[in-house]
Amino acid sequence: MSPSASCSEDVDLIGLIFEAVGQIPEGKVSTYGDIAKAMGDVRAAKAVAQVLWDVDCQEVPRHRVVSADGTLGSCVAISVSEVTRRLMEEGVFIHNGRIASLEATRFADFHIPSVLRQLQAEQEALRLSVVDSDDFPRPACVSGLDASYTKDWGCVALVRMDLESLEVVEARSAVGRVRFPYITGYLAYRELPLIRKVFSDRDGDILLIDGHGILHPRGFGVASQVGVCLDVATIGAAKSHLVGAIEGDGPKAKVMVDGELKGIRLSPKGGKGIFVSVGHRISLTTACALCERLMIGRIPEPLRLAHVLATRRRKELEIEP
DNA sequence: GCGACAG
DNA sequence: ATCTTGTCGC
Repeated sequence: MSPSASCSEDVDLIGLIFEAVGQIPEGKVSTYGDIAKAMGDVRAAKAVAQVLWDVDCQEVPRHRVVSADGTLGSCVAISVSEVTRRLMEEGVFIHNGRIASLEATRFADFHIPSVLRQLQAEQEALRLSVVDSDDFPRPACVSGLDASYTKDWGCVALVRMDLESLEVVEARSAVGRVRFPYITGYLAYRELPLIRKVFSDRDGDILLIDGHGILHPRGFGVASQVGVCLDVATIGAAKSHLVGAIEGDGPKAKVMVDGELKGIRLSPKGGKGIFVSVGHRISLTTACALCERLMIGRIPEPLRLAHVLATRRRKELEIEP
């Protein structure tokens, strides 16, 4: 039995984004990328924009954040004309819906922690704990996990299926606020809090995760992070390609990273297939065998059912929050 | 035109 | 992931 490691599970990136926006002085503007860089990864720029304009927020001057080409943002709560009016009022000039001279009015001296850089380092360290060999008694059940979201709310569903009969033996879900937006490479920090809420420890259980395992830029995708942090066997099963070179186009194409086999693209009936990789405490061979056994359609059945359940529960919640 | 690309 | 109608195909 491997010891369970701990990782940062309650990072409030949404709060940090609002905190950064609050630091932009009147008469100045910043770009989504400026805030993303201050948080430690410019690749979070799109997430910054999404949070600012999609999440109901407090009294932050979000009209002072624009895209890299000077284009203004807006949402149902604040129209483009209202954003324009506020900026003009603060002495920022707008021409044709853009900031007239972005460089002259730009602010980027944020004083916030470089959280994403820290999380990257955490992933690099935790990846060393991944066990890529079978480490469980003969599995009886596999539980599929999937999430569904609206704004800063989410629902994660778990569907447990008997490997022998392929019957659903359990289905649960958990809902809650989500304070970490979707950013490629950091999916676990978004999903882990709700996954922990829905998960219950059971012997012989294997978790099937909707996302990559070690087939990830830092070798530590959501499936591996869930496995290491909950100390449970996990399989990564992603619907699309993230990293690695796909060799050939057969039903079991190898996916190589730095000349090493890190995943398999499983496509029994052709098509896009799914990308299977080791999450934790399992071998790639066993992970593939289990996925093949559970694939009725393109998506392994526990994952498909978890997706249906999570979406249904989330929509119920939307009507009555 | 070039880079990025999980959910 | 989510927003969404009808439509093409097995």
